[in-house]
Amino acid sequence: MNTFSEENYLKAIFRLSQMPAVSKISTSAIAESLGNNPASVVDMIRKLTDKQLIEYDKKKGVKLTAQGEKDAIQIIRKHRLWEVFLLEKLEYRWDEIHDIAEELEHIKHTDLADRLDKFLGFPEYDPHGDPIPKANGKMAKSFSASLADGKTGSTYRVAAVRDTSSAFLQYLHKLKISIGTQIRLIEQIAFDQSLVISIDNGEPTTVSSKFVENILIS
Amino acid sequence: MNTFSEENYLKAIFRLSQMPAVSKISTSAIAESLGNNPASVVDMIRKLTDKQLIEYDKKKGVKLTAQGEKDAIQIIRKHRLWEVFLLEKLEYRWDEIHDIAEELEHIKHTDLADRLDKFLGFPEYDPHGDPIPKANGKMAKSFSASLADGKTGSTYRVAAVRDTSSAFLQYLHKLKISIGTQIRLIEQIAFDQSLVISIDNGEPTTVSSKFVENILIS
DNA sequence: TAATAAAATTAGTTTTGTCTAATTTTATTA
DNA sequence: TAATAAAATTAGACAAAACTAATTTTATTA
Ligand SMILES: [Mn+2]
Ligand SMILES: [Mn+2]
Ligand SMILES: [Mn+2]
Ligand SMILES: [Mn+2]
Repeated sequence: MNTFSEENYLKAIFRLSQMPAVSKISTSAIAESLGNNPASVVDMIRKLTDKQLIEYDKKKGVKLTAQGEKDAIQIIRKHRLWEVFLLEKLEYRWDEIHDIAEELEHIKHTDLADRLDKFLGFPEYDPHGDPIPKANGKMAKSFSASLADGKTGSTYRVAAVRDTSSAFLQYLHKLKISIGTQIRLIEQIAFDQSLVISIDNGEPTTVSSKFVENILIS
Repeated sequence: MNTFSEENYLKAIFRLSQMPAVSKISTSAIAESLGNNPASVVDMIRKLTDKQLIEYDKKKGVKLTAQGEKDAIQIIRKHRLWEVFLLEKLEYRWDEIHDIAEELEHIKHTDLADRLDKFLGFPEYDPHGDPIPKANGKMAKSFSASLADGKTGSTYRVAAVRDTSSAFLQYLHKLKISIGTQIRLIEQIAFDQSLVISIDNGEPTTVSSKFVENILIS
């Protein structure tokens, strides 16, 4: 059985392994991802290597073993299922659920994920648009196309969000954007790449390029 | 904010303070209750005293402060609400829920208990018959009359269980006894105080005195 | 290539919560 | 009361997970 901390490292490593831009999972990348000191990461790399959950090669960086990936996916499964529970059953807001799920994901008991899954009606996606791994570890591909790469004049459907910080989610809430919202790209401002968009055919609104980068479309 | 460990100590101390047989909450009583070494308890007594959650007097033993009791009750509230959730919503068995709730009770977030309470329809008692504290900390009195003190020939309603171990609960399950079951005391065997009982007017069954001591009646 | 910068690692420290073994204090009993 | 037993405490150790500061290794760039 893995500790909370080991689980958080596995999850962070898995997340990095899913990012196409990251070719090598380095000590410093893990440290940054978790907000920890690189020296602490070195210790944990040793520990997880001993437990055969990762492999570490100075050249190639960190890689999850089959077992490590399996463990990571089960934590992600629980995280996303709990998020659905918190939003749909306990009526928490979009921007509140992630942090609570961060704690709930570590609760260990045979069947817990499966029972929760059944209770929630086997949801496919979590409230941020991320796919929920199935009991067997199979997981649909995450949405990766960003609204930032959309064409001016076209309309897109919000499928997921890249950033799950409450600052971003609260901003989305304020703009009345959620999963399923239609966004039309009206114009890009040459000066700073900010964009004029229309939300569900509403009045034009200007948002930053950083903002649209964090919106994923289907 | 208190750590998991501090919370478990507060809960143990609260539980001891509710036991009429316990006149003084001693280091060793806490140690036994938690399965820890007395030396560890001494350390934690110091820590909780510094945090003003308990008061310790060599003569009178340990006492929760107002704040300590408040904190303890909130953990018990969460524990019992989660137990209801696990049984009613996730369909866990009676004997499985306690251990999972032991972990869930430590999840901290404003509102979590209140939202769960609302979602569950404001239950009064947990699946073991223990009263669930209200948001304001008010709590109905626990059932304390034991079936062991019943009169031969009389019939009693099972209101709660004193022991919540899975061994005991599985045995109850096997005997088809749960909260609300009617039990008639037929005869006490002089030799070893074992009792012949009838469960919901069924065939006579013999159980030990230890067994009936752990059944609470209303 | 040599100088510099960045990344990784080592060494040592801290906090939390536990332990064992030894000792001291308190209570019980002959 | 004196001897003994039980309870509480102290002292010191350990594991987990983090840290800082110093050093070494690797990569980049003049
Ligand atoms: Mn999340
Ligand atoms: Mn987490
Ligand atoms: Mn319980
Ligand atoms: Mn607990």
